Amino acid sequence: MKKKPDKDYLLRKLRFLPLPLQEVLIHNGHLEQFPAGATLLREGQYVSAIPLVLEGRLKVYAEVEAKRLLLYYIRPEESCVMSFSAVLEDRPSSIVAEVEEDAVVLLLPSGQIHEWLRHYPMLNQLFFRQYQRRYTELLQNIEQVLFHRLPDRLLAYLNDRKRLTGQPKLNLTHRQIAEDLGSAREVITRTLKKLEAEGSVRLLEEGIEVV
Amino acid sequence: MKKKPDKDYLLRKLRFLPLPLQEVLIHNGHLEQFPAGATLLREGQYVSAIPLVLEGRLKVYAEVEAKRLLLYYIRPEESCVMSFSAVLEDRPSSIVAEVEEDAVVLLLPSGQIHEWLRHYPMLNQLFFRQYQRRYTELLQNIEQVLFHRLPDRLLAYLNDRKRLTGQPKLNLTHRQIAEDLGSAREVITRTLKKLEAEGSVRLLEEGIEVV
DNA sequence: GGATGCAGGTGACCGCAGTCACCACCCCGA
DNA sequence: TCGGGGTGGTGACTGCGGTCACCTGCATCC
Repeated sequence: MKKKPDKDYLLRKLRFLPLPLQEVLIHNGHLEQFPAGATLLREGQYVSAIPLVLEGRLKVYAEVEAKRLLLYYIRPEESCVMSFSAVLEDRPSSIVAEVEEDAVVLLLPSGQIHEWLRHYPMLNQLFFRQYQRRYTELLQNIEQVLFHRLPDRLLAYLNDRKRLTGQPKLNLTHRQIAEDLGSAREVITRTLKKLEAEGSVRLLEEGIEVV
Repeated sequence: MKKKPDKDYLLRKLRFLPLPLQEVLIHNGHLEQFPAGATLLREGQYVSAIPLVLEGRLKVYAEVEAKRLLLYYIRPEESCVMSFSAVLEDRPSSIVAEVEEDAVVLLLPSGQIHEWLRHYPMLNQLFFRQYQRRYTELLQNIEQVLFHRLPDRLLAYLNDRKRLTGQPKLNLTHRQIAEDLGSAREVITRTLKKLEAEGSVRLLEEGIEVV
């Protein structure tokens, strides 16, 4: 991970966009790095720039009365629809965005977004796609919460993590899992044990393994 | 409500859009009426046209294993983002759209949408706004489900209905409410009684009154 | 008339999961 | 070396709400 906002680097990372749009974003965007654990956006904050993730991974939460619920992850070539809509509607953010894996982010100044949207259909498409994806993710989430019991939800979550990190053994504390699922630590411990007894997971010292 | 696709009628109803876009939509759209109770879109169905509601009200559900959850309402000048994304992604619908109040709908053929999106920024904005609204609605919904007890959710639902219909006395069966909230009829009966005892609602013969 | 169906109403039961209290363990720093 | 912080683990309790069974009342239709 290089520090300098190298143009070649940016061109490489933005390959998925048409050339003229690449140029505009590189010219006007602001490249920044964030270490794991950093908070990009807090609840109630006004959004001055829309993040486009180039490397690493962000985690987006809804926060209600000190309780959290994991909404989605932002991976490279993706952006944050909540920031986007906060800009379009000129309203403060209602969510929290945290860095989960050291991230390189291109910050797009919110003032110019409207103009770009008019000129570059691809940018429209990008955000439509993002919205669509987030919406269906959220939908699946709510279906899980409403119609499925915790063991199912937990298993689905673990499978997601496995896909996301690419590692078979998940290094997560029970507390972390509980926070992501909006549950409690003891409950996760108990449910994990139950899943292990059923043979769906293995609880090793190196981490949790989904069978 | 007139039957003929009268151009004056359409122009009046589409006033909220810029003139050239109005013309295009009127030329290519297909005006249709649906009676209350009709189903516009079923789960798993492919979407051939995106509905733009001119009158009445649609109700959109997610359906999972015979259980339902109310997602949102579509009112005049609004559209259905789930149809929209089904078109963009060329995937079948995962939701159900029903007519709740006799509706007049302008059906926009999905094939031409892409082209229109390129030419009319206003159409982009329309759908972005829709996405944004639906997303935050869904978010509030999931927060309700996760972090609030049924009495709160029920009360929020009743207040929504009151705002939506404009009538102080709600004509809903307990079964309907239960379906919308993904709960059971007896539970709704019980909870309504509880709310009445607390003085938050009044259960009259003419309907439910939120205090 | 009886049959059927839908509305609301109610008591009993019970399972899931959230909460509390309290373990033991381990690592680290003072 | 002793504490303090973080882990995971467990038993007991509790309440919410989903389910079942069964009731009444009312409208409709043979």
